[in-house]
Amino acid sequence: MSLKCSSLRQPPLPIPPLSLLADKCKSMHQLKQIHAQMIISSRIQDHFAASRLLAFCALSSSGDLSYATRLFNSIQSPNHFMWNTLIRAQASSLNPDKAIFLYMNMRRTGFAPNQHTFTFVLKACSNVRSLNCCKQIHTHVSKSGLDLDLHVVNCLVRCYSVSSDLNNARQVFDEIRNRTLNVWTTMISGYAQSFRANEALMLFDQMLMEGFEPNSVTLASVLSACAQSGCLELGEKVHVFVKMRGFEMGAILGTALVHMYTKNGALAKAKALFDSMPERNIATWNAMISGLASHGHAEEALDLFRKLEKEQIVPNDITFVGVLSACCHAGFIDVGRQIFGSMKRVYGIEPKIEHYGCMVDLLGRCGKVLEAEELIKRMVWKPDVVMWGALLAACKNHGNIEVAERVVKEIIALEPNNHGVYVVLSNMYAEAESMKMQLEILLVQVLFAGLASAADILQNPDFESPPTNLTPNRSTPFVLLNGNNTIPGWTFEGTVQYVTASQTIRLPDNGHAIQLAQDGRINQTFAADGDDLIYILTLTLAPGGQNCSANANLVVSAPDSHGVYSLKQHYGKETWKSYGHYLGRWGQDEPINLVIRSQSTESDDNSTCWPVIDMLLLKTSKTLVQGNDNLLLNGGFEFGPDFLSNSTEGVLLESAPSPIQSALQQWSVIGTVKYIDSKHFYVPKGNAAIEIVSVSAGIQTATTMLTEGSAYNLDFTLGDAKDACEGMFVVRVQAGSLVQNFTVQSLGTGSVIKHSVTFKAGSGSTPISFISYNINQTKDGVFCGPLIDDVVLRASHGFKLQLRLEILIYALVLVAIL
DNA sequence: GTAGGGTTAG
Repeated sequence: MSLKCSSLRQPPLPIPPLSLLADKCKSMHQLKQIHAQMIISSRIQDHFAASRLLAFCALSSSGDLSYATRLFNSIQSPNHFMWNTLIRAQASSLNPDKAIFLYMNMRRTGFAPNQHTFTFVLKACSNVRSLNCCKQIHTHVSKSGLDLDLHVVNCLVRCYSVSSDLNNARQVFDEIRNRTLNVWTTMISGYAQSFRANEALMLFDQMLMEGFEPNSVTLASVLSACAQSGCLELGEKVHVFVKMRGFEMGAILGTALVHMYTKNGALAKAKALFDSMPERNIATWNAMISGLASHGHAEEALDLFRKLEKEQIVPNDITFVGVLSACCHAGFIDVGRQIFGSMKRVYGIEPKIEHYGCMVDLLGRCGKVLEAEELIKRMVWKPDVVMWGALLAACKNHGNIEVAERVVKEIIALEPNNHGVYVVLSNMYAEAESMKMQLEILLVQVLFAGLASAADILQNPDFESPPTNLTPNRSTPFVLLNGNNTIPGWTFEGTVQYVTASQTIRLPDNGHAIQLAQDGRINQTFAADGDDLIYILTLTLAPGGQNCSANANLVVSAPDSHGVYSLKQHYGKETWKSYGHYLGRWGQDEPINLVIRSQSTESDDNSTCWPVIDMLLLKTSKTLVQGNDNLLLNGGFEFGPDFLSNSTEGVLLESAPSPIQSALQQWSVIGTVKYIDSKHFYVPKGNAAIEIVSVSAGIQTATTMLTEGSAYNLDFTLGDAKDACEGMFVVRVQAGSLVQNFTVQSLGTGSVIKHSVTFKAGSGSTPISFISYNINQTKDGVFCGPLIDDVVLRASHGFKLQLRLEILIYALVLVAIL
């Protein structure tokens, strides 16, 4: 082996500067020879020389930390520099906690930590994400009087941020008098990494206002915040600034830009940038692959993954989350199985719970319910509710009750108060026409297990369990009930008939129903179950005959609500309709009496079409709380009445003056709108959306959360629900004092456009509304209109921030011209 | 003689 430190071979010529040779060494082999010479020549006693040795072993990429530790231990009284070097090295090692022990040893030995010690030990605290450690070191810093050192306080801000204590981080940051760009960057990235994009961008705005110019490190975090909060325009301005300033498009900055573009749906721009980047790392590939996958471009995502394999770039676990979710979106079951299998075998990556989650979802969607269940059982991790939920949804869609029962037990074991799963299961039983018996079995099992009871679910909600002492007969669709009959689950009064679907009486699922004629009334009492839940009812109305001139009303009442419904025609293809009704909000065990009765609107009862009622669904929801990403509650319309599982009709929502007592939680309803599900309509986001189906109708909400004078963005999606609705619609959007009309060109094929308006909040409450002024009819004569979904309200960082960046860009242009 | 800030998924 060649030895560059060849002068070692010529002792005892004048002793060369061994300490300098240590700095020039390339390997541990060379270093050990110098170490030996130092011992022989007693130079090891020289602290400076020993420090150089230590620095190489501890910090060099070709060093050896355990050798460094042994070397350190052999030194009789190490100085500050030596302690710091070893703490620094351990802080960035795989065991950063060792740095903290060293720091404690150092103090015990009587050494007062200096400013360097604090930066290194705080780095260790950051790497172990220990808030406790951070707080303790903070007190040491304060006592030592080093709390004015910018490096030290920067480390403190970073340490608090990564330990999820943004309040303390901000407090330390606020107390810094002469902030540097690095400190600003630390705080901005702290917010961005904690998914607090709004605060990150507000701070960035303040930074620009105070005259700091960002560098590429700052901008990487700003772009991350732009990606999270949908600020495409601001992100684009950052890109222009990066180009103007001539910042190098390194892997990190480039990845942040690619991610910002994909998150905002600008896939073409993301791909163009990705292709032009001189330098990429695995994160860049991940951002592009996941971006394509999440926007439904599964083929392109997989193509890119194959390109990555071809270029022999090593994927990581995040890459596989993206690739498997692409397979999941597109239903590529074989490719998914093959890639999942290759993770361990080819790349040595142990699949994590996220990867199993993708696979369970993929298998479930493709109907491989048993295989999905097997996969969950094979996992070393404890499956979470989300994963079981995905499997339950698959069971529901593919009608596998056997697996569904096992899944429900698992979910209830994890979340004893999760009642939604019983609803899913009972609906499945109903579909399998074996509900009563199975439900009894389930109830017994649940009671046996001492778990929550399923009593809050309505009994016999679709009247498929026939009244006692009565045999339904299709040739006699109406049978008058008398004192000898009881309807399972219900009590009745007045003129009530049991109805069987026939050629003249159409009913959901072609089953049975109840007609409430003169003074007819049914009621059922159930016990509210769960702490403070909101109850929303879906009820189905059918016409009571063909030869009648006047419709009667149906009155629904519960302790907190009262609603009057009459059958509306031309709002769907079927003669029967489902309506959403807000029932109330109750605490645990409250007895709720649900009463449904008929109400004549005409004096001539003989010509009245008494309403027929069928299929009642009860949905519960917790009180909505505001998330980080939307100042509006229920902006995605996910909290509304339940849908009939086989119905292509949607659920009609009638005027609801109060956003609280509304079946569409948090939204007042004006006129008639249709609540539509993703199973039967095109829904751009989530499982539900709104279609406005009457004239001058729509939805309205209001928020008191806004700061007067501040700018806000309202993003929303308008389009058509793929229900053969053709025409041009005008939707008037109001946000505070801003009113703007949007034209929706509908081909009825499921196309939508995302829109965004910016407005300044006034004092008091800010109204937000969507009103359609015209509707149309499909070829089948069904009223139809524009679709609305995904309404998001956020603080706007567009205006001021973009302006400030623009000023910086103009300044650069000027400098270039001059 | 020693130091600080960054990107990707969920």
